[in-house]
Amino acid sequence: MRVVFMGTPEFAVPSFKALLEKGYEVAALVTQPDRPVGRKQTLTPPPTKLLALERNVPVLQFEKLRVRAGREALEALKPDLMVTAAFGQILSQRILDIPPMGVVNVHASLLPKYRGPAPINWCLLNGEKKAGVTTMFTERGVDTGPMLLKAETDILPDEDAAQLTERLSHMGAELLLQTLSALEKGTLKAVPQNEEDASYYPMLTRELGHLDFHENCVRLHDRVRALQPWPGAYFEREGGAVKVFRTRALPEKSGTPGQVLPSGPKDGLVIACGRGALEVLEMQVPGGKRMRAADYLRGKPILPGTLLGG
RNA sequence: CGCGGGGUAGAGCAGUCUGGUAGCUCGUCGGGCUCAUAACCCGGAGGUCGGGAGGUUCAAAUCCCCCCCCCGCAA
Repeated sequence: MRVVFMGTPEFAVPSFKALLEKGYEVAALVTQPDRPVGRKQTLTPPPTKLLALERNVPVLQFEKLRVRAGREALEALKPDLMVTAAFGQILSQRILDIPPMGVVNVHASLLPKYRGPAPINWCLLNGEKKAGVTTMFTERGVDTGPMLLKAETDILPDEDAAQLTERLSHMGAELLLQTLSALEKGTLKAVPQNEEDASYYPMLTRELGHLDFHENCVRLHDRVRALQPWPGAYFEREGGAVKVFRTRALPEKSGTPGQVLPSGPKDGLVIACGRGALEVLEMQVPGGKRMRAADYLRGKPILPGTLLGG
């Protein structure tokens, strides 16, 4: 079976690799153009492209695949099937019609919930207990196509989005192989999504990272976990935003929201919340680098009673 | 040339403006106290102050010049 794989970030790599190692004929990788990254604005190829180059898989990069050149390039490959995984572009109907067997997508949520470009983050942000991956046929709407297979997992108590993404990416790869195998045998039937239960969540924005200490400490802990590694959580302090990387919820503590509570020499920065308190374990102040909060406090103590955030 | 912050003991910081050979908290090592301890007391080790056998000076972590590295914002 001749497959074209479309995917961009780290999440797509295990699926891509799985196809290659299972012996599928991968005619090409389609991915986003190299992007300028970081302070130096170095032009950086996406992770899937690196793997493609390593395995001598032809790479196609289009700013907009739907333009004529992109469509014709795809048609020329004559794929039986196309597979997408966090590709980052919406496919037009003309492109969806190219492969006779259709377009299979690997989506990092338990559809029909958490449609959209950042399902894992939103899932954590909402304090869900379970996450998962779903394979489906892609159609015109965003993540609305009929579902094929699903895999579910418990979210670990302190797991952040980066870790969960990594886990789900491997589950996704496994599920993709099962899906393709079942499709080839003809034993799989696509099930339409129930629109009643559907939910859609948009792209992440920087503002989502703002920590409002009037919230419940558990919700704040969820927020910190949900936004790793990007855009990250933060609170305001004179001089700028303090980034927060790792926290612990302390439901038994209490105080005026935003107020710094006394803590031991090995503890992090403990901040009272609307309910409970949040212990910041790893943080980064403007101009500084990421470090354990306890280390930071050793050099620059923040007195109990200080009000943070706002 | 996008804007800005920073590089001082193992860790985190102060000292730089107002030059005079280095300090704080923690850790570490040794000793003491204690039923005990992340507590407390005493003592010790540990730093070419990012680099340039650069400039100024009687004297540079501190002032001037060049380079390297890290970080935040913006993209």
